[in-house]
Amino acid sequence: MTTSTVEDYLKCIYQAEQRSSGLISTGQIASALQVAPGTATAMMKTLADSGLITYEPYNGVRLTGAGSKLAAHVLRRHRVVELFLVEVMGMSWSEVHGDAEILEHAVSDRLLDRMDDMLGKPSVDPHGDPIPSPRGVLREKEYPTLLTCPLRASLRVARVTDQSAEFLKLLERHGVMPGNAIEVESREEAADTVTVKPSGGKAFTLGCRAAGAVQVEPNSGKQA
Amino acid sequence: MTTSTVEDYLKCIYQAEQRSSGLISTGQIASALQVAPGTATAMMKTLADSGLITYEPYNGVRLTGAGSKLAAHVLRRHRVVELFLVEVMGMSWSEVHGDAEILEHAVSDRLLDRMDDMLGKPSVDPHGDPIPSPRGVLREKEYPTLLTCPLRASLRVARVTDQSAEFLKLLERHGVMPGNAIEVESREEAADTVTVKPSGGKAFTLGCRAAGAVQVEPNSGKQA
DNA sequence: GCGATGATTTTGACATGTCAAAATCCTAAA
DNA sequence: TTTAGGATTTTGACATGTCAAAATCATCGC
Repeated sequence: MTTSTVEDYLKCIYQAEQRSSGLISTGQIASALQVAPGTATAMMKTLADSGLITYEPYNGVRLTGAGSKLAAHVLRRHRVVELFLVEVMGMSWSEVHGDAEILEHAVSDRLLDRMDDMLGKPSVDPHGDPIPSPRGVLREKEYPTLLTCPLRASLRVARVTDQSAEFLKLLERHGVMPGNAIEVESREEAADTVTVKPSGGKAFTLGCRAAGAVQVEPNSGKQA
Repeated sequence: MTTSTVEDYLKCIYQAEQRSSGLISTGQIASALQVAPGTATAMMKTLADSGLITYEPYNGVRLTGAGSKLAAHVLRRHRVVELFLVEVMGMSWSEVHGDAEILEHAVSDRLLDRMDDMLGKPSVDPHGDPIPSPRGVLREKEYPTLLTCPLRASLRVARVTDQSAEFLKLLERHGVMPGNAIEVESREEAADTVTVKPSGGKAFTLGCRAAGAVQVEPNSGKQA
């Protein structure tokens, strides 16, 4: 039986593998999950014994096929649930992450299928994060961020890669959400800021760390 | 922190207290939750230490105010979730119990409130079980069952007190669900059976144990 | 009043997941 | 090549929740 703790570790490793290639270190996992280093090491042995990861002591960890599939399913549950909470339950995208973090371990396959149907088999969640397919395949697209995109061009927000409720609320107030049109007015290297103008809204300024969490694509005119 | 195991024990004691008055025995709790007797005893000490029950060794257990309130909240979550799964998610009343058993420990207050609103602050779940109020008050009504109600009278199904999926599916096939009209055609003491005629359906026969799980009220003509 | 019987509690053990701190390993710099 | 420093693993401990089996209790029937 796969416990919800195991699911959390797998999801964490899976997402680390998306970002970087090669082995994932136990220290990385420990700090991501906020547990002591030794705790992560112990769990790596457990996961390796279950055939969910390959573990090279002192080197790091990699998901096996089985582990990867399981992790993708957890991530799928998380993201479908988030979208459900926003679209069907009318919750704000800034407050659904915590709920989804719990529900991703509690939702049955049957229920997940119903949600997926009601949502029309969606491919991205409210933050623009792609939803793994039922078979466990995840297709990540590469987008420029507010730090790397062209200035004064018409853009569409594609994805926001920071789940902090306060940050999301701020973006929401300014209308910076996936699908919406914006443009970057200016970047001030010295001040470490980027100034963004939402279409039909007032320009505002973000620090570079925050700006790096907003991914955009050229506004081709399609999409609402 | 109240774990989901603790919630299960509290809910179990709460429901036992609804049925019988006086102390609830640890043996009763153990068999209801399918754990060894010693396990239940150990948990009773834990609950007593947390001030959720009063525990008289060898005699039994009773919920304190705090315990009762917590248990009512768990039951409320369970029943609101069940209704949500049927009304919003379109699941069958015969298959929601298992999902609700898990989700009752995973749903946040915020999410529960949203469900409650979407459902119009309902007072009973799909099986006719009353839903505790947000403040933790439960109002149980007494109904006759198919074993005790008048013969050949127009009745309305009020409540079904057996969560077995197979049983519920059978009732559903015959249209015996809360709100629907039925009458009892006959009782055969010798054969241990009751024959029921759903309005607009074919008569069928239940054993007395099953019939005792169907509660009815006189059909006053109101309700669909 | 005294057992026998059935329920309850105790005991010792195990599985999971966690931590702090000690021991070990790896690597990069001198 | 050697070693210092940072990361990783090991160790011993704890908290929860569980079981089987032994010990204990309570009460009913004689």
